Amino acid sequence: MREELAKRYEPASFEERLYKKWEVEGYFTPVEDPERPKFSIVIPPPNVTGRLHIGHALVNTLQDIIVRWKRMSGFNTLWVPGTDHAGIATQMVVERNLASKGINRLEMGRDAFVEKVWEWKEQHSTEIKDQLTRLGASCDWTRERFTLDDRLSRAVRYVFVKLYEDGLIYRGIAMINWCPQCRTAISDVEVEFDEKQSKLWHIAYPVEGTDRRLTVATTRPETMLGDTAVAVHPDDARYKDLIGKFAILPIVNRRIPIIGDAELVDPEFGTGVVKVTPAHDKNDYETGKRHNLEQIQVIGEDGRMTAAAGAEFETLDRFEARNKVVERLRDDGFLVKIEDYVNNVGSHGKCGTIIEPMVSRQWFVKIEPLARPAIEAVRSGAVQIVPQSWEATYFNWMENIHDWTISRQLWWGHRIPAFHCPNGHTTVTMAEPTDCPQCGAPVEQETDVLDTWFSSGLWPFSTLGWPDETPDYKIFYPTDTLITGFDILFFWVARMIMFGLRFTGKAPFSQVFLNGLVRDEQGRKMSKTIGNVIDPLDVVNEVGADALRFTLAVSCSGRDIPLGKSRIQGYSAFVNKIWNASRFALMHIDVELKDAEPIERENLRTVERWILSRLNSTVAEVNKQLSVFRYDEASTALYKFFWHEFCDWYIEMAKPVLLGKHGTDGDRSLAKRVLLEVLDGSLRLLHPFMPFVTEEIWQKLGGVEPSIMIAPYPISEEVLEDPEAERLMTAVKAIITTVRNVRAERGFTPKDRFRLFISGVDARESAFFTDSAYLLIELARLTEVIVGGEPPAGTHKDVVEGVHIAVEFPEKEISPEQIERTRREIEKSRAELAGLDAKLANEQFLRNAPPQIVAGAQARQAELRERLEKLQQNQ
RNA sequence: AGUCCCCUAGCUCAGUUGGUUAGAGCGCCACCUUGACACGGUGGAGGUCAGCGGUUCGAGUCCGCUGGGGACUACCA
Repeated sequence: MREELAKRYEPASFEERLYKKWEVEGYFTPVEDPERPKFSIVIPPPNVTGRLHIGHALVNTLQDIIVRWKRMSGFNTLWVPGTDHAGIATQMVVERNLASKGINRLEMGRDAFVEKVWEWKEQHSTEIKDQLTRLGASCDWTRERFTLDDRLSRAVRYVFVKLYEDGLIYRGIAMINWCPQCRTAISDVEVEFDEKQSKLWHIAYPVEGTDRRLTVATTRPETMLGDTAVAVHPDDARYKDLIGKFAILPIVNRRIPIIGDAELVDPEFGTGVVKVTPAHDKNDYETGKRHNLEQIQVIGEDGRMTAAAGAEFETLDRFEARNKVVERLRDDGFLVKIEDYVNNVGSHGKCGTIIEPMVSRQWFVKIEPLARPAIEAVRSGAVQIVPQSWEATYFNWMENIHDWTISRQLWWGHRIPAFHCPNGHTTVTMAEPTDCPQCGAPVEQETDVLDTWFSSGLWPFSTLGWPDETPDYKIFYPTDTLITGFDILFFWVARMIMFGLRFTGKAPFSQVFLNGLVRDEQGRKMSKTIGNVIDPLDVVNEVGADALRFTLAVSCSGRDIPLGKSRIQGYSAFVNKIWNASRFALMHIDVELKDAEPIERENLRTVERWILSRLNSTVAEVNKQLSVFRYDEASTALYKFFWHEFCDWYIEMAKPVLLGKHGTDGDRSLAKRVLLEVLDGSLRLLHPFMPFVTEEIWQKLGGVEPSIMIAPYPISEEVLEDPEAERLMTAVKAIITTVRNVRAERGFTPKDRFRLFISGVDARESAFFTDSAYLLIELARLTEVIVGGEPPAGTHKDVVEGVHIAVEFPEKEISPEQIERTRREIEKSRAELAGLDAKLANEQFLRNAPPQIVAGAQARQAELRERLEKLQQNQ
């Protein structure tokens, strides 16, 4: 007897132990074997801001499934882990953390603050590693990276210098999105627009030298303090004559020109008059440039009104100023009316503060020359996006892309490698300059840092050592697959494609799988306020990593993923089932895998050929579905096979032989051999989904390899396909189900046993059913099976999978429900048969439908006729 | 406003080039403590595939329209 499995499945008792062993043995690290094809993938680096949430559990489970599958399939596999410094986000949490201790960042100074952030980073990247470990992620920790590592920072600097030299990075003054809370510029993609219930204030601007007033409508009255023009449409008959005249700005009494501008003004909208604030609105800024208007900045970087707004408003918060301006306008008689209005307000995605459009000097990437090849790469198929529907979104964004604001007024991040001298010269080089090469004056480095996505955009190659031609870079770049959430398609995926093509000449990966958002069972987003957040670690502690992983996989069809406690519970029952079925198998298996003789197929009985054929189909299905990222299909196929074919049928059918109730000793040892074969194959197939439980069980099988994670992944073999066995076993299963069904319907209990008659079979089938009678007797709980001949009168007759059966029930009154059920059954069959008759009478159908469809219909028609006849006899 | 996605059993979802009787999990009902498992077994109830129209011998599947829900992008003062 071999070592048995613990009676109860307790994941906590082995998961951490196994992971440690894998790591110590170096299974996560690629091997040095030039013969093997490589497979490489980089982790979407989690932010070092805090703990991982369920979305991280999903994306890393999906990666690990592919990685383990590829590794077992013979690829030299590398999964690079790491974390992202996440500029704004991390600076924000650390700042908040310090503030709670009464410490202010500005008082600390830049160097001291950055040091604090590094401390935070050390602590959190360790925690993140621990969490990924608990999930079973098989990443190569010897290659762990961080976006602010020296090596990665060198890649960042290299790219910056190169783009600057190529004229694709420039510094300039433009209207950008400003976050008054974080006090930094942010890029377009970082602004989130939300519909907000707002007001439309109508304000009268008197026209100089007349008693006419122009009424403008605005959602932001406070900006009127910075108005430098009023615009109308040049062809608008109502106002045409006023173009060139001046209006008097209420409150401030500034004389501002009335201009005609066809681009800015839609005469149909509102009053057809627009106030122009070039310093605080994107369109007004453009208008200002066209008409050479003054920019008056009335809102400062802190979101408070500047001196230019006037003494009455200076230092007021912009929203307080709004109320006060409206009040003044009302008092002074300029407020015409207030309307309710719904408009989209942009806010900073990270902190939620409403964005202030502001004119500012920043660094930009000229993006169009980078975007063009990136569009082409997806269009040509060099980069394949899965699900494909995201391609449209990608193209739409890339084709309308604006220059990328890359400078951030922060302390945490890659400091921009530009050096300024007092004479206004700027130096950008790889080498660290001390004096200005143009005038010799001492230089100082730019204080701004780069957008976090600038460095994560280099991740697939900077983590492999680029710009150096390192062995890792040469072997593993470009990577194969990228798996990430669709929410960072623009932030990250698009930028990696652009940078990768520009700097390595290759797309950084050939396939992108975009996973959906994890939602709760009702399809709602997980949020702390609703209280439906699931912490992945809680789940792992409760039911084990395998149940969580399998649940995530089986729910992942490419769209959003509904996840709830009951779902997780359902699949943890599956893990438990695997455990128990394996326990049963191990009680009987008496050969070690490494000593097992190859199976001699000619000696196998139909039931064994059947389960091997089913396993083989499952192997084919799982491999096929994984190759197209259908995690749900792959895991469902495994679930159905293991539970509903292997456990429900095969194990039950093997029992009589295994327990010595039927067959010879030879039969028994063959059955044991097949049991071992199917368990081994199932565990290997399941391993990428459930690494821990499969390893724990597999260790008891005595395999050649020291670990299942480096054992070969099953591949389907044509020789194992056995349609004949499948057909016969389908009939056996259907007969058993039918007998169980009528027994229950007739009100008998499972203890009541009957005789079964089988007829309407050919000689081969007759032999098979005679041979397999014990299966029917055991599983359908019969006394005897009589094959051939006519069944006696009074038996319950049916036709199942073409086999005529009759069950001999003792005299018992048939209940009215049973009579009704039979009637409905007959009714259903009649309706179906009528449909088929009509179809087969239709010449068009016979002519146009493929032959196998017609043949199928005819077969079904014949079967239904026979069946109807039998069912009617039962009445 | 534009683009895309979704509407199938009480709930959450599969259903891949149109083709026999539309599936699963959970939930529900009845029975069963059978020597791996009650996180189990057996059986069952439950669907006019959002609606309308079209193409076709044949539509859950393809096309159009309507209704409902969602995502993304852009933005109108």
